[in-house]
This record gives sequence, C-alpha cells and structure tokens, in this order.
Amino acid sequence: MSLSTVSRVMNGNGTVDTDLAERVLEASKALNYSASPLARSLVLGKTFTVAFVLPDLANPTFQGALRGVSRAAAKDGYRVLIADTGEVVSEESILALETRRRCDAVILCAPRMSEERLRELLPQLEPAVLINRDVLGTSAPVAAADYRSGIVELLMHLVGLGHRRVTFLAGAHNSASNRHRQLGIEEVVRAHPDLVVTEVACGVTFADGHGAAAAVAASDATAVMAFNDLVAMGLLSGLGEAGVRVPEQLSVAGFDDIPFAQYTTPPLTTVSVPVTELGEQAWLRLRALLDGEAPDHNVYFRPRLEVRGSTAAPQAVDA
Amino acid sequence: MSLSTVSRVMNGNGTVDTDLAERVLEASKALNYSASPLARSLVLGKTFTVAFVLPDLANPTFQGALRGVSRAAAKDGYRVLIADTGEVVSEESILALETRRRCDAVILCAPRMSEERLRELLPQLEPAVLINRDVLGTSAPVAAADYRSGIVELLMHLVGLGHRRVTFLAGAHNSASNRHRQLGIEEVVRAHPDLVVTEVACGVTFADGHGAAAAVAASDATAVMAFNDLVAMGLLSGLGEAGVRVPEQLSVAGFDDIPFAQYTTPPLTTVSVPVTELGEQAWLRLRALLDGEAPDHNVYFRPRLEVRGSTAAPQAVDA
DNA sequence: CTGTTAGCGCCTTCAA
DNA sequence: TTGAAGGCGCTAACAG
Repeated sequence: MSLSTVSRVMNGNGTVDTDLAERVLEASKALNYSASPLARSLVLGKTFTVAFVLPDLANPTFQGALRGVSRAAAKDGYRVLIADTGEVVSEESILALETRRRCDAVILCAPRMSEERLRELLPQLEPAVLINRDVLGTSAPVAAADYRSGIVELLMHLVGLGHRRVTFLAGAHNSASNRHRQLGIEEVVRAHPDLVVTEVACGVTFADGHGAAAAVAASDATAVMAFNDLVAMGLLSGLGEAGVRVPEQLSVAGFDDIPFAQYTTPPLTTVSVPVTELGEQAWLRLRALLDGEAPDHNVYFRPRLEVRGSTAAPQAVDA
Repeated sequence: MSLSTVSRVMNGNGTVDTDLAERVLEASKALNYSASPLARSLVLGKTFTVAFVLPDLANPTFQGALRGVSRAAAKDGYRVLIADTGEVVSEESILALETRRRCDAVILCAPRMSEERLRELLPQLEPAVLINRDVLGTSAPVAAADYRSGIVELLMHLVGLGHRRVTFLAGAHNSASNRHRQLGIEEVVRAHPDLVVTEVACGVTFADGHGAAAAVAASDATAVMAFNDLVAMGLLSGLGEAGVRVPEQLSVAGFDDIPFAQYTTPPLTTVSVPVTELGEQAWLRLRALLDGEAPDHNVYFRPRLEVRGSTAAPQAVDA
C-alpha cells in the first residue's frame, strides 16, 4: 500500500481494488488521517479559498454581502478569507493583492477606489468579481445595485407627494454609489424644472446624520434624502431633539433598507437593496470563472421603494 | 544568484552582501516577484491565517466579535478565514475541524454546542480560544462577557424601580449565555422573596420578540427582560401595534446594546456587551499561543447597565 | 557570504 | 491495478 494508492483512494480515483481501497479507508480512519490541504493546494494550484476585500466590516451593506458570499461559496466547498481595509483607501489595492496570493480569486468591494487604480489593479487580481461598481473596459463580472434608478424612484416619490425643495445628504464624494445617486438626481431635476435639490456634504454614519440635523432644519427644504439609512436614522434622532416633527414638518428618506429601518419612529421610507443576493450573485460569477466557464451577464439589482411613515406631503404653508 | 540567496533576501536574513541583495530586490521588483505564501506555509508549517467559527454572520454580536478579531489579527499580519455554521449546531465541529486544517488556529464561537462535544473537540483544534463560553477542564483561553452579572444588574434595576412581576423572554435553551442569564435571575430571586420572574420561551430574533408581544401583554408582569436587543425591539414593535405603552404600562429591557438600541422608541434600556473588545482579547490570547507564550488570564467583561427610556417604575395600580 | 542539497506533503505521469 | 519517481515553490541545514 503505497503513497499514491492512498492518494488515489482519498481522491476517489476509481482505479483501485475494492479490498485495498477498503483497507486504506480503514487505516485513515484509525489514524484520523486526511490529506493536508496545504500540500494539496500547492500541487493542485488551488486553495478553494477566495478573498473578500471590503472597506468596513461594521457597515451593514458589506456585512450582508459578506454573508451572501460566504454562504454561497460554502455550498460549493469554498471558504472565504476576509480582508477589512478599515476604510483606508490607500491600503485597498495592497491588501487585495496580498490576499489574492493566498487564494484562488478575489471579490472586491472598493467603492472609493479611483477608476484608474481599479483598472490597473483588476488584471493582477484575476479572477475577480466586483460588487457594487463596474469599470468599463475590464472583463471582471459585476454584481451591483442600481443606485441611480433607486434614487430616481425615491425622488419621484417625493415629487409625487408635492415636494419641490429637497436636500440630499451626500456620502463620500469619491464613492461610486454616491456618484450614481447624483446622476439619478440630476436626471429627475432635468425633467422637473420646478424641482430644486440641494446637495449637502454629510457622510455615511449615524453620527453624520445626527450632526446634519441643525443645517437641515434651518434650510427651507421640505424633504431630505439621506445618503443611507444610517444617516437617515441619525437625522431622525437629531431632528427629534430639535423638535422637528417627521413627516409633518419635514419628510425624511433613507437608502438601503437595513434591518432596522422599518422600526424607527416613524418607520423609515427608504429604498431596499438586496445585499445578500448581491453577495450570492457575485459568488456565482466567480465560480464560473474558477470553473473556466463563461460567467453570467453582469447583474444590477433595482432597488425597491419602501414607502413607510417618514415621508408625507409637505405642509400647506410649504406647498 | 541562487534560489537560497533570493530566499534570504526576501526574508530579511541579514547575511547577504549589500550589492547582491540590492540586485535581488531590483530583479524581484522588475519581475513583480514575491514568494508564494502557499509554498512558504508548507515548509514553515505556518499559514498566518486563523479560522473564526461562528453560528451566524447575521448576528450583531458575532459580527462585532469578528470585526474585533479581524482588525487585531491584521495588525499582527494574520488573516482570518470565516466559517459560518448557519446555526446548524451539528455542523459546527465538522466545520471547525475542517477549517482548522487550513489554518494555524481557531477562534471558536459555539454557544449551543454541548459541553461534552466541545470538550472532545478542543484538543483537536489546538491552539484555540473560546469566545463567550468556557469549559472547565480544558486549557483553551477564554474571552467572554459575564452574562450572569449583566442580567443581575438589569434585574436589580427593575427591582429598584419597584417591579415585582417580571417576564424573562428566554433565547435558545441550550445556549451557554442563556443558562448564565438564568443563573443570574435565580440569584436575584433568591435574594428577593417577593420577586417573581416568569420565564417564557421565545427566541433570539426580532420576529421572535414581535411574536411574544401578545403573550407578554396578556400576562400580569410589569416588566420584561428580553433575551437580547433584537428580541426587545421586536417586542417593542409588537407592543406598539397592540397599543401597549412603554414604559408607562410595561417596562422593556434588552441585552447587548447593539448599535441601534439607543434609537428605538423609547430608547431601549439594556446591558452593553463590548463585542469588538471580545474579539480583540480573543486574538491576543491566540497570538500568545501561536508565539509559544503563556496567554493572559481568561477575561470576562462585565456588561454595563444602560438605563434609557424603556424602563420606569410600574404604574400605581401595579405597585 | 553564497550555492547545493534535501525535504515540507501531496498528486500525477510513467512503467511494471 | 499498483508502485516509483518527479515536482509544486519554498526554506533550512550544510558545505564551500
């Protein structure tokens, strides 16, 4: 019973005598043996591990995507190595490159990386898939949410309610999804000459939203679109402290529909983004690449408007 | 310029002529070369990767611990491989064993695994550290929250407010932290003969809490301690729909102090558990083990009572 | 200080 | 059907 026989049995290579195979199995059970994944990886050139590079493990969106990727990959026998860049954009490409070397592929979530940097990085990462952003001229598959159409729908909802002066609390100016929101806003504004949307730099956290409450309350806007739900919740909190009633005096909307959005007071009108599905779809495309198959078309989930209690028609005095 | 020279230079082994080293560095830069982590791992017997086994990536507690572990480990040049068991307890040990083979160690978060199973598993996982549970008779370091004292403090708060009939919405009956809560409750009840705490099986999710609202409202309890904040928030929501005012008619308390607990309506009284720190401390101990040093003493964080608006003295009619 | 040799643990031709 | 040999890419011990 030689090394290669054992190897053959462990890998289910049929060409081994049943009796011998049986003995090998017994022995390996008795010795609690199983092949070293490390050595196998070295010789096979596959680790069955993929890296997931993300900006911040504390962000609900990335948490959801991670979960989607992890679960989907696990079903196919793959594990995921996490690389949290801690919001440090300059570290992203280094980390991605570094973790890529330990894995078979990478799933990249880098909303703030510059287009150029990304374009030169991607070829070195292959196979790779992108979450929530696409880069023209590269072949990396994409699974993303269509932030542009999401905000269009949200803004149209506000316009339909009668709002004409709306504030947009912007996130990171260099983030892809922020730009897409801006594009959507511009689109709606072009179609509605009487609509004025004022952009205010804000941020992406609860604290950022809370801090923006005063400025928002002082403006003449009748509705606010926060960059995301976190910001909207902070705003709701700050507005509450300032005595501003929502939605009576001011309508507030979020973005993402994170798990808690429906339990704020009032329940937050927002746009839902299917983050877990984003992760799953990213995995599906990566798997195709890993299997040498052609990945499915890029997929863009259209966010769905969730009208809840935080938006209403503007007061008569404002209308 | 031979293989070993290159190896020496890449590893900063000083015994190489400066000029030669320079040339090696140049060449490796030009060729964009860096040693294969895989091959290094095989020969060094170290992967600089640790597995983090957890029941559910959607649970805020585990998310926080994962973040703590990931960030702390990254600072020491280690990466983390995630193994989400999807709440399937029977898969936990298999997954732990499997991922352990690809890594240098494992951080185990398995609140529902049986004591026996855990005891026989740990030796095969070494080096390993435990999060949020300890097992007598094993040498695995522990970083945990002291759930017992946390609930004691919470219950004492309610007692101090004048409550004498309290409902405890229990989580998984087989989870370690649930047992610890029960122990704490018993302790307080023993010291307060006039206090009655009724345990009601519930669960650990928002939906579970929401579903328990009717039963809770129908009982004669004046206060409720939910298993965790998620349950408390669900309860708050259900109670709101049923027209029960909190805290006027009923006091509600959570556990964990997840990020959104302070923004519920009313703000949730709860007990804060430092989840990120849990992860960090777990890593510190694991690192000691990996470095062949003696890990620091087991650490138990004492949850801190966060009194907010969801608890108050019972109404006169109840007092 | 540098090159050669052996081997980490496995899989895969190639002969037998 | 089975065993022997080579090599995956690297590091470490050994000479030179």
